[in-house]
Amino acid sequence: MEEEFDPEKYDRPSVTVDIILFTIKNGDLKVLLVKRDLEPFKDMWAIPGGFVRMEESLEEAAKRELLEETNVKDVYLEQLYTFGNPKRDPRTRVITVSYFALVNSDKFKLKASTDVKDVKWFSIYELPKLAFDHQDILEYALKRLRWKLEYTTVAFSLLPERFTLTELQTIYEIIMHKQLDKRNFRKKVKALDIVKETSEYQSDVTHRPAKLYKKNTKIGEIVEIF
Amino acid sequence: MEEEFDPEKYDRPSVTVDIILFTIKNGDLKVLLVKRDLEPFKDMWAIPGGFVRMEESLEEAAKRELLEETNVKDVYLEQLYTFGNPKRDPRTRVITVSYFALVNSDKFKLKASTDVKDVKWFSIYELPKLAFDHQDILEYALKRLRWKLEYTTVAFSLLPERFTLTELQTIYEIIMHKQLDKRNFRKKVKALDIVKETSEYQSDVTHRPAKLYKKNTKIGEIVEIF
DNA sequence: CCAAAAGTGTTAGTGATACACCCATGT
DNA sequence: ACATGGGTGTATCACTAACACTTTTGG
Repeated sequence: MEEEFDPEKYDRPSVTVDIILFTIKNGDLKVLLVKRDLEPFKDMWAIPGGFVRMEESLEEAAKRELLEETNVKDVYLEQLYTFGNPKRDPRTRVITVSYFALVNSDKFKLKASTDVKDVKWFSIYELPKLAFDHQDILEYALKRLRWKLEYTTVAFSLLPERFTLTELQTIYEIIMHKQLDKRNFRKKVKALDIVKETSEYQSDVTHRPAKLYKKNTKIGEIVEIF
Repeated sequence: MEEEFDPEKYDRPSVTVDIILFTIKNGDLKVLLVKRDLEPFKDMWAIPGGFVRMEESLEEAAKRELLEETNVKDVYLEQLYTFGNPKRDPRTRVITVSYFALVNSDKFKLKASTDVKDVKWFSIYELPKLAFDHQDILEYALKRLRWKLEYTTVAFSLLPERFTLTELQTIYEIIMHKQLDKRNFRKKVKALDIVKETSEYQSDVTHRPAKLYKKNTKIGEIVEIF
């Protein structure tokens, strides 16, 4: 049930969306952070996000904020969790709906907006101290990312359209933070039928060029592997 | 990042919590619904819930509403999803954080509060038309319930402290909506070491009494089985 | 002794893991 | 010819699925 009385007569919390955006860059798992230009936590690094407007859905708000603050668009986006501890923002009650997103970082150029001083990719192993409860939110997002990688095909969102099987395997190794066996990895990828080979090969490499693959489009956008 | 400006200067949506409470009763999977006593959707059945107060966390709000509206407490509770389509409530913008809960229905007596006309368990196969987007929320909850059952030990929340292995298996069969093999089920339960046998037996049965088991407390509250 | 549910093992198939060598290309 | 990563198969083990009869109790 929605409620018992007229919604107008209650105090209302503020609602924000936060977006934890991951990418793979320089052989490392990175998360996008912005440097706050306003109080509270001015000059600290934080997860990008902002207020939900009255006329937009939560997902629209997440996409808009990401574009405004960081110039990033066309990402894989999914809702993560809603954090609503009354004390999480020192000023007033703020409930934040967090989203988790993945991009291939080659596809765009970062750009700080007027609201933030700076935008930067941080290795998840070298994070600065974060504003609000953003440390918790990030840890939660990382768990979800690892889970998703194992049981769905989200990994493709981190790669260009055509990729080698070694590139795909490297994504898994970086995120899972462990080595995988090449033969077993390929066997599984083929058994699941999630990639299709193309007739093209890698170029500009100083060794035997690898065959390029693309995502098998017969399986929908994001397939639950199990 | 939380935001760029003073939160006070934005219009704020209302925030509610909704609780989808499942139980097993008469060999069927049931969900708790309340009959609305107020507009909008007066006299329709809906998922119990209500406004989040400024000083309480989301989870506290969920527990409070459940107790107030239905007299139910001590449930397994977990956050499900946040629904925020701008049009989901015809009056004003309402964002709802949904929770998913499980109880053993023998443990309490239902009681309608002043805000609702009636409270009732409905079989998930015989649902009335629901208020708002509550049909969608319920479908989502059901998916999550099935998933949780397969990969965690939430099923114990639906049983009394001591139970037979057949009772446990029946929970799985009702929720998964398929028959399971008795020998394989028992083999798996034992291999996972999630139950401990007691020295007691069923009584008041007209056939060979089954041994009673209890949850193995060495595993924490809710264990991820995989 | 009959009805009802409890309890118990084996086999076959499927998927996961461990492991090492030859191949194609550029320099 | 050498260095670099690309590409491939087999054996073992663990887990899943299919399947039927005997036991214990109350009536």
